Amino acid sequence: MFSALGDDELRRLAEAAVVRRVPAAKVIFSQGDPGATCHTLIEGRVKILQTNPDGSQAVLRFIGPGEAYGTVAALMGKPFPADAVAVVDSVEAVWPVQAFRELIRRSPELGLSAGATAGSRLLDLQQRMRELTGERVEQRIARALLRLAEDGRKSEQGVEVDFPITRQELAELTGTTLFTVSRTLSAWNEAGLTASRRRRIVVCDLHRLRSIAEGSGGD
Amino acid sequence: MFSALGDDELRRLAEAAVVRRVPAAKVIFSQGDPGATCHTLIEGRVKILQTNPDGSQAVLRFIGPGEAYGTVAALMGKPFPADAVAVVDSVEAVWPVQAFRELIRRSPELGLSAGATAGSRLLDLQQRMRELTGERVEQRIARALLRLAEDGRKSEQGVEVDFPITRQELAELTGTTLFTVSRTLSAWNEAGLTASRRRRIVVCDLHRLRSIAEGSGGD
DNA sequence: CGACTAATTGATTTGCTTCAAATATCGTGG
DNA sequence: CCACGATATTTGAAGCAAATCAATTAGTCG
Repeated sequence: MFSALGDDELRRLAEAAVVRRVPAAKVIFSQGDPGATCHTLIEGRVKILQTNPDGSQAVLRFIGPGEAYGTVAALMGKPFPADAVAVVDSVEAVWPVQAFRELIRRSPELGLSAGATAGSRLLDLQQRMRELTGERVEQRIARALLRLAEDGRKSEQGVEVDFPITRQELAELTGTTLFTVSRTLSAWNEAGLTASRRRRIVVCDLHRLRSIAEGSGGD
Repeated sequence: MFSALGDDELRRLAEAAVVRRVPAAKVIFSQGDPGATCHTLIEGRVKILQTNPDGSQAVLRFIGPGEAYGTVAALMGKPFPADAVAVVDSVEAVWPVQAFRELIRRSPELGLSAGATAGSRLLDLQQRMRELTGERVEQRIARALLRLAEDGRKSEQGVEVDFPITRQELAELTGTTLFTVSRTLSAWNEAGLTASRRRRIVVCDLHRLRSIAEGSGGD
């Protein structure tokens, strides 16, 4: 998001930021809070989730280093539409909205790139939307895993999701239940597609997983 | 989206636009087309839909007069992520992306408000996303109807969705099947909640429909 | 009036959730 | 270092909401 900026702007950005450590499981902001801050993750992992009236939760996305969050709501003067929770010990940069607005006023570049990230997230969400409604649970889990594996770390067995994630979270991400995810992963482990242990998932056969994500994995 | 602009900018916008009539069922742009144009609906109704690999379709949203579409993808230089199809005979304004970009360069206001609409659509989508995963089909249909009724037209019996919509389309909008929608509407007609005939839906009891949308309609 | 598109309604199946209960893994303090 | 509580995961069985399949009825339009 900041890649289009010049040295000068970057310096100003850095000066206005507050960097702080966030321990695992710490709530960074909550659904309904006034969106008064813009955040960018420096290190670790953060999950963005919504809580339904009935108490069930939906994970919207996981944030990795370099990604911004809370920015759209803040800039629009709206309350945060979701919770942000640190998954592991993390480090983030925080700006008060006013400071961020000020920076945008001085260098419209930043405003454009903020708009651009919002745009690409929008396209992304539309994509996932279609997946959620149209596809079978197994496909959705496969897709989610593939997406998570994208910025995972390679190991001998395959690509490992590089932060701890529970079946529960994977379920909330794909709109299903803990049980179904567990069953599915068990089956995939059996078939050598994945190797998952407690809070850890390794994708061993990207190719076959992809074919499950696309259509039926039967062929 | 254009409300923040001055007279001068509006004139320039108007000059750069091409206005054209679009007959019902006409495809305005298709999924995968290079996003070379920005569109705003002047009159009528347009639906935005995605087609799955397996051929099934998902309606993302309906566009009413005054709303822009195709703009995000176009500005970002990406291919259109969805089809746009006229539901009824319509009139739209079209700009080549370059013209639109040019206009933005001259008056950053436009860029900001484009960003803002993208932002609010993003927040909106997140909302719908949660609904789609967490809620029962009946609730989703209720919500969809309420949203459609929002810019509907009042009749003696209640609020009528002011464009023809099929059970099939409603199903594609809510991620369910034609059959389930038909059954649900039949039940609601029976109960006096709605009055629907072929391609026409009147919401008679907004209040009760809302209570179905929220939680169980049983209380 | 046909021909076509839309909508209804019933019967059946199934993928997924729900509920229940056992087992595994981790951290922690005695 | 081991035992214990807390957290995660697995697995089974039963139930159900919604999809699927099949066949009929109702509107619309040329």
